[in-house]
Amino acid sequence: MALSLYDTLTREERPFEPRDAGKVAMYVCGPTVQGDAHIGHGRAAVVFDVLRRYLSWTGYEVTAVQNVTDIDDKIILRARREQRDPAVIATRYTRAWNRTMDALGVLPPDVQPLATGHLIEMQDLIQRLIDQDKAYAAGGDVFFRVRTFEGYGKLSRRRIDDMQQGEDIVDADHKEDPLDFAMWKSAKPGEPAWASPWGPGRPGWHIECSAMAAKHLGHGFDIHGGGLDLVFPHHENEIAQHEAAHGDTFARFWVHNGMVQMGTEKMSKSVGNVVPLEQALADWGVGPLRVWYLSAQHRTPLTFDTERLRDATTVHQRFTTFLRSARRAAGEVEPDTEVAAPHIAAFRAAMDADLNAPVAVAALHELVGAGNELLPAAERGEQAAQAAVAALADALIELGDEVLGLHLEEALTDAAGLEQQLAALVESLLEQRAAAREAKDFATADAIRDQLAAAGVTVEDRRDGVRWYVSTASPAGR
RNA sequence: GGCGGGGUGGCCAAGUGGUAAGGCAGAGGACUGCAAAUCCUUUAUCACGGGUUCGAUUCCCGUCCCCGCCUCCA
Repeated sequence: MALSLYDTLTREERPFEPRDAGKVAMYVCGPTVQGDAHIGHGRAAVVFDVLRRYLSWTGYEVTAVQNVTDIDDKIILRARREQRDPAVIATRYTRAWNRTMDALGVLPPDVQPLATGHLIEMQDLIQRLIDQDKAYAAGGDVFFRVRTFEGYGKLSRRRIDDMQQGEDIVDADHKEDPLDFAMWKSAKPGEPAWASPWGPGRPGWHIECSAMAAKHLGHGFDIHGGGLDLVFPHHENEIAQHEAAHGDTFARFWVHNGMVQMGTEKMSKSVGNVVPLEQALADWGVGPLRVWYLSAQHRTPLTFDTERLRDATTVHQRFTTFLRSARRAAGEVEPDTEVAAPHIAAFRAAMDADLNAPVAVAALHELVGAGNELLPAAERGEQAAQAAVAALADALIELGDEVLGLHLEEALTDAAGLEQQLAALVESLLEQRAAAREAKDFATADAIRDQLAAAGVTVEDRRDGVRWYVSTASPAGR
């Protein structure tokens, strides 16, 4: 069994084979650093993080590159509004992005190239296209001559003649053809500018990815990722620039994630329904949030709403609850890895099928269900059950945390930290409760339990005594 | 208008030419003083109409509806 991926370019799923045996080179379009990340960015980040983690887990050596667009019209606009230098804006939001991605549990890219750090590479690429008459300088701008690239439209499946609708193109003054797009933009007074053979200016958006991906990953790298909304024109233009200039394949697989929706609407600034990623992380916690992100296959739309995040929280808790119980019951017994093997196989089969995360999570549910069944026997000290439960818990951590990044271990560690801090207080309350129960004063006993529950402390009365723990769910998720 | 995705049980969501995973919620049961956690049981003619086929939810055609992209966007 091996991974198959749906490739937007060919519109089909096919076995993934890397350019270089054992290695995967992947490039994912990063942010334009002009504002805070929102939950849509988070979905793309998690989708490609999981792809990357899965590739690593199955044995590939992955090189992940994600660019930062640190010069662009919107950055300039924002800088002007704030009366700061664009570089200040770009640096601020680059740091914020990295911090948020870290909080989301996204592995940092191996290379995080900045557009402003690759002016030479971009200019070389532009010059190459000019030399071949596939681009032209006009009025200090440089445009790509779209009609010279016969493959134009192959990614988005658009016929070039259907595109002529869009007449409302802003700086079309110097264009030969309205479809042509800018690779270099001449600087207006007061704008940041870099020297170039065509006059001072700054790079267009698409050119950076063509130049930086090729520089850091080489030609014909394995996977290019990004949101479905980038297919046209961004990715289409990236392909055109590279392939027209070099005559070879730019990227081998194009993977795109679907959009996050709010209800039936797209999340967008104009509608005013953008949820900042930091907010979602604060409300729900990274684990439940990632469970939600993985609740739909990566190419389909995903709706953000309270009910679904609650569901995701419940799922996350089911996993952490099992882990907590399993470890307690298993003790130090050596895990029986054979018991976990079929669940791991099911998980792999799901992931191999174009990263079918919902089915992979279903495999985790099956694993947990099997484990829960064995729990009573394990708690009785039956060795076989203990060994099985131990193996299932290990597998859940390996698949859930290492591959899906669900932060199960971290959630338990965080809870354990709180448990330690609260222990004296909780124990004292539980003594009072025990006394009340002894006296059949259940009203008092239940009131204490309710108070603890309100503080996130769950109390369970077991045959072998009272057990308590701090919930791994956020207040919003309870 | 062009391109693309989708309509599966109360909700979410997989999937297959031979009558449909998993989760959430609900109901019932076991356990409990009551709970919690867990386990067991339980809920679907897969948008509609044709066609192909021994047989279609799955393939083809048409219809209706929803969504995205076509301008910056993960």
